[in-house]
Amino acid sequence: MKIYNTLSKRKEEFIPIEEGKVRMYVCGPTVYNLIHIGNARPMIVFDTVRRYMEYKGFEVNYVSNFTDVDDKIIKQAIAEGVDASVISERYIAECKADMEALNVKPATTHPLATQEICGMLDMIGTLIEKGHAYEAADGTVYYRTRSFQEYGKLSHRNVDDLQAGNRSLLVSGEDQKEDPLDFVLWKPKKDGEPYWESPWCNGRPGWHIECSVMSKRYLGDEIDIHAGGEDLIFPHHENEIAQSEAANGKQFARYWMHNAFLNIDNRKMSKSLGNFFTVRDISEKYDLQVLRFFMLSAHYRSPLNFSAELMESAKNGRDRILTAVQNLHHLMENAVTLGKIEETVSEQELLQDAKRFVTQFETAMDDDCNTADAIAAIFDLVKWTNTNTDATCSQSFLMAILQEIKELSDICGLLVDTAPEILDTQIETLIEQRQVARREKNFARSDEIREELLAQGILLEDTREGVKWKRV
RNA sequence: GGUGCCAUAGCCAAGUGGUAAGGCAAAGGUCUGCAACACCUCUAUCACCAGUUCAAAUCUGGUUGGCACCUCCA
Repeated sequence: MKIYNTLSKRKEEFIPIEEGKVRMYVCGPTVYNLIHIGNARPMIVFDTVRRYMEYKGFEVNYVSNFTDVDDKIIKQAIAEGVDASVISERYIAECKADMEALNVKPATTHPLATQEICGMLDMIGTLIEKGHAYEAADGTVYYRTRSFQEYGKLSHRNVDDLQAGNRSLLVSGEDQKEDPLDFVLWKPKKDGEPYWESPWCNGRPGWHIECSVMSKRYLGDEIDIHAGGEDLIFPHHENEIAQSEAANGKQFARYWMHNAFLNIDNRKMSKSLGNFFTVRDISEKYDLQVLRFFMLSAHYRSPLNFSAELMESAKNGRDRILTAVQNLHHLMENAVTLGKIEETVSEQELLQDAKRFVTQFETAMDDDCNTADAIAAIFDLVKWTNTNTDATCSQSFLMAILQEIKELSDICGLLVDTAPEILDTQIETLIEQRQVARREKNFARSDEIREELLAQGILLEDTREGVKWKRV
């Protein structure tokens, strides 16, 4: 499997530190509001990376944090007149609900920044001891950026360029810093803010130190994959590297994966433009599986545009897979009725042929998780299925195909075999009545019933194998 | 100002040296009482210019047009 590594700017063969195991850390959201669809992109794509690795037989230790202490959380808490923890706990719960609806697997561990303060104090202490950090007069602790020789290796910048482009910082009044590039590890509390005691001052951690510490605690000094949105490359991930490698004396992460941004109507999502959507907003109109399908229809490193039109397109595309799966179920029931259970020799040959879609899928995923191509493989399989199955097929054959579609979809976290709903008897009766009307060629009555059911959200389809229905 | 990315059919989107996957939409057809589903058919020489090569969407240089980061925004 090849992975594009931001560190080397090229695709590299993935070789885990420990054979058969993957240590993966994905930067999670700051929980001050409902997550937006931009937050959902890394969750979905890296969950898919994880699922594929598990499919390949790796044991994945997947860690994704919640940043539950932050200026924005405090601001929200003050606005509502509640404790910061009330805000963070509320939105962690909401975020988990959204993740579940997106079929994002819970991480092996979801650490909270506020539960890891001890580790942060330890690491900051180590950095000071080693001369990589210093305490200012008011108790703020800064990282001495220029003390880390390789600073800039992830974002491919050199410190002098950074300084040239950062003139504004020089005049921003942070005159406690030895150097404008230095960043905060620990800062003093302000009135009304949550704080922890430390050797330097009562205060709270800077953002970057959290991830270094949580990664170290749950995955160790060296990890395989560190992932997040591309905006985190600089400064967040650059700073994590500086902290972790200076403190631990080892390479921090071997592979750095970054997803591109999600735009809305070709513009960056922002509240001021009024094009800001939460995952919850989308869930009111669509099954969030549609959002997941949509996100995976492009490569994770390409910017992806979001619009109502594209969601409709995604919905229709996904429905094509669902329809094929439903057809298989119908055909299987049919096969059982007819007593066609065991597959025939020619069916075995067909199944052999269908294996190529698995290969096609894996080839795509092996190439830096190319989900767009992988989904194309699923569509090819769907088309093959629609062409090669009919009422004469055996149950065993149909079942094997169904399993293949389900397995590939499941790697993408796409649920295509939703449990059949039980219709209430009243609706079933109407369907029966319509069939009677049709046999009597009373099409007026038959269409009337169909309209009536459609009004209730039940769409009928008359197929060769009988009447099918689905919710719209 | 610094750094980097992108430009493929109506829309979305793979492909990164050997003569353009897939999906949505549209059109025609088969099936069907009709509709829907499904199937068949049909749709691009890859922003522009120049160059390298037997061969380029794919490499090099340039032009134009988008975008991102450099401000604790995924």
